[in-house]
This record gives sequence, structure tokens and C-alpha cells, in this order.
Amino acid sequence: MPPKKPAEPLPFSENVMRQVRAIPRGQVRSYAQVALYAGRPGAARGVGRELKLLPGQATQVPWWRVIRSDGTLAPPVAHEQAKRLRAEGVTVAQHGQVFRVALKDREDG
DNA sequence: AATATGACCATAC
DNA sequence: TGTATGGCCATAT
Repeated sequence: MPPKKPAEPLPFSENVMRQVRAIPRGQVRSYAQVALYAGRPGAARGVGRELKLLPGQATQVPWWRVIRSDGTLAPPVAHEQAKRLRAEGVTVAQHGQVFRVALKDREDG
């Protein structure tokens, strides 16, 4: 058989989708966190890029549970995102800021 | 193939 | 407290 490429981890996009789908309802995670758990620390930008490809409405991937590291929502989707988050019981300030309580996935905070 | 762009982040000043 | 810089990743030109 022809030489196959070495055991390469799952594609970045695959891992991203996997991680995002793994976010429990009512909880949020930052782009950086998703990137980190996807095996590409620092690739937060790639996460955002992947998510923006999603249909946005009829998708299984809960993209709205991914927010910025500082707790704010990305401008292009902030409105829809805030709406969906609130529907899950996540408190979103009028300014479009999610409390850090919802962001933390570590005991430290 | 190189450059520009974007739902980003951490650090430096 | 803001602005700048480098890193990261895929798409579009």
C-alpha cells in the first residue's frame, strides 16, 4: 500500500465542532478554551472562523455557547447569541456581557 | 503562491 | 485604560 500520512490528530475543524457540541446547555465557553481543548492552543481565531461557517439557525452545533474570553459577545452575532443564551437561562447584561460565573469551567475564578 | 480578512487572545507599553 | 504586536487557522482574491 502506498505510504499513508502519519497518525495525525483529527482536523482542527472536527475537534472544534466536537468541543462546541460538548458544551452543556446553560453553560458557555470561550473561543480560546475551545481551541485549547481542540488541541490547538492559541487558535481562538480559527474557532471563530469555523463557527461563522455554520448555518446559524438550523445547526446542531450550539455556536451561541461560545463567547469571547472577556465575557463579551462577538458583534456580528451578539444579538442572536444573547437571545439564545437567555433562552437557556444564561444571564446576559444589556451591554452584551456574560457574567464570568457562566464562563468558568475551572474551580479557579 | 502571496496577501488580506475575520464571530480571537495574551502580552507589552 | 487604550493602542499595538505577534500568534493561530481557513477562506477569498
